[in-house]
Amino acid sequence: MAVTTPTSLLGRLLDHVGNRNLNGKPKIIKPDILSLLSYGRLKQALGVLFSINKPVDQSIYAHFLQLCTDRKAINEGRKVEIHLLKFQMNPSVFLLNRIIEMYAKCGSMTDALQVFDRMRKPNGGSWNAMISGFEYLGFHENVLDYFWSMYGLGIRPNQVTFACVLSACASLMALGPARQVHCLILKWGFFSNVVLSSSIVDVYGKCRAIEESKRVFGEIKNPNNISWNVIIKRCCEVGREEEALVLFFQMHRAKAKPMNFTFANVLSACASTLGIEEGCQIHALSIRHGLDVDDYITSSLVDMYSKCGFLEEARRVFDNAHTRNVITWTAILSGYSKHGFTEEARNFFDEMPQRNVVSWNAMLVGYTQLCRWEEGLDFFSKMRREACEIDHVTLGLVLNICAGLTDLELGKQVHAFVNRHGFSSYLFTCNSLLDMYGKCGSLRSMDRWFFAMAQKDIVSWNSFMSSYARHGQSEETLRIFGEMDRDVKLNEFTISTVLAACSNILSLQHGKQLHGYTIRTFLERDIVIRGALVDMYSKCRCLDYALKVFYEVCLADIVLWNSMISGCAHNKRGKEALELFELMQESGVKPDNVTFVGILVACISEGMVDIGRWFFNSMSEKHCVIPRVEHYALMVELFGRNGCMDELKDFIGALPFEPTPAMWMLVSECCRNHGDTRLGELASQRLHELDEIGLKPINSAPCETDLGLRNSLN
DNA sequence: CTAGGGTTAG
Repeated sequence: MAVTTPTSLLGRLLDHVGNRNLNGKPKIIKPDILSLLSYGRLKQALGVLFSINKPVDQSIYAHFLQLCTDRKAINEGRKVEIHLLKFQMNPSVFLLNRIIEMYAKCGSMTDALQVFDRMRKPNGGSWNAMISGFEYLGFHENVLDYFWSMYGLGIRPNQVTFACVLSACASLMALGPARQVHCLILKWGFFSNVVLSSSIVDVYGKCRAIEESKRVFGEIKNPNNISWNVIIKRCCEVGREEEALVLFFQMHRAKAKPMNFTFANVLSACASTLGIEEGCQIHALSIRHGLDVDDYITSSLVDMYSKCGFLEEARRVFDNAHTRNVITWTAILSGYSKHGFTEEARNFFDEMPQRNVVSWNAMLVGYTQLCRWEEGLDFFSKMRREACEIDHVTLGLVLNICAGLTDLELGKQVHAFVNRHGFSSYLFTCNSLLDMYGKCGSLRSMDRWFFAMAQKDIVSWNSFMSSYARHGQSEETLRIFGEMDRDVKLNEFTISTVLAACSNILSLQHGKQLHGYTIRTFLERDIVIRGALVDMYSKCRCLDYALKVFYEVCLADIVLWNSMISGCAHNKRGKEALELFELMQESGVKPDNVTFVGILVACISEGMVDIGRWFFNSMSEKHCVIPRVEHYALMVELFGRNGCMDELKDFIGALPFEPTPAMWMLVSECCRNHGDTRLGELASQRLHELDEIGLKPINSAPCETDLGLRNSLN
């Protein structure tokens, strides 16, 4: 067995030297190799190894393999294997396992497999080496395959095996196998290992089986920090923020030390549930743990205060922060932006030392939320000019702008951009496109796109359906509703849209069924659903039902008050409408222009001319609400229907705009009923004139289609 | 291995 490599020649030389110096005792070489290895001189040690033409001690091979594994030095590892196999017919299973491990960590499961397959008697360690190798390299399916083969052969897994298998189940989100593995862990008494039991909690949580996850967590006798963190994180992930917070405070009472990312998780939970009280407590706790200086916790704190609308607090944390990075900056900017302080947000944006696409998007939200479409578009152009990347969120926001402007052309350009740049794989963006087509009134394009979409979720269906509802196609809305039921899980958006359609076609029967559904599914608490129910019952002439639904609400918002007031008004119960108006003001809700539509309708239905006039005057004088065309039209109706022809004439004469055709029609009708021929003739004359020019009351200004974005979208 | 931006409704 001649050794011919140069390394080996050197080795032989060294061997010779060693022999001569140490009286022919080659074993003495061993400490030399070991010290080379301990200094990490792998190549030199290999040289020495190959100079020895006989097997060396097992521990030397083990050290070699360990170093090769750490260094991911597959070629050197291979040489060690060659040396071992050259001199040993039956290397120990222990060393073969180390070789498998070495190949796996070096990324070659093919080599590992070859070793494994040639082993005569692989033991549990060999299986573990294969399984952990597969898991390390992300071959999760193989982990499960090997695990079940191992199990089939009656080889008992240990905690290492289980740790790998659970990790594989988590990656694959394989709930079934996770349950089986859970059983085996219980059966073989590994559940007391807190690492494994925490992993089980983690796997169930990852598979979104949060109930099972919580149950297993409850079974852990002494949960450690990891266990607590895992369950809290998983609760947050599936939207069980309240439970996450309860667990966090339990954790605190259990004297377990929260880790920094636990704080980050629960602060996010407070942010999304607007739990400012809990947020403050957690802030205090973070200070007590000396963690409030942590970067992640700082930005979570800023975000929590921002989202809850406590902008001064957010600002204080931000100003006192040890380090401010792009994330803290974006968090504070987003707080101002989302709460309508667009100018302040813009100041932050302009001052930021660095910006990324998230910062830009956060700023863009400021414009879209306040329907400042044009400014939003300008900002988007700026974003394109200043070479910032744009992503699927940006495109979603831009599509919102297109919808807000009902600019179909621009929307189509964005669609083309989405296709060209591969954003059509983002469901989020696809949903925004769908909504844009719907809101721009292009139901055919929307239809086509809906059926072309590769995947659809509840938002797609809701958006699709609500566009039909918005265009008065109530039967179609109900048909779609029947169809989506099979595909996705309905939510509050779905029900409120369908209820609105029921109101339109006065389908009390469907409406009542939906009301029952909302009670069974606890959706009844949703304020928009309440509003839809109030509308539905009011329109279906079941005002007492409407009032019942209304009075069960603890805190009505402006829209709900408006619904109820106009519900009363349209059901000839004007006095109750006015009573509600008083209650509304007592509750601190300020009336808006819609409220006064209801109030004036109420006055018309009760024939209360003086009160109506008083309310109309109070709009701008007392409530800072500028009367719109519809309010003037209602005043015309109020005077006209009650035969106040002189007042009507004065009112028409003092209108700040040309009376609309509808107003003239009304005037004409009232004059016939109340015998005012002169005003009636004027009305007829005006109507005649309007008829000649085609009766077009509103001449829409030509739309600016190309807003300079054609180029910026290329 | 944790933090910042978003779609659908009355």
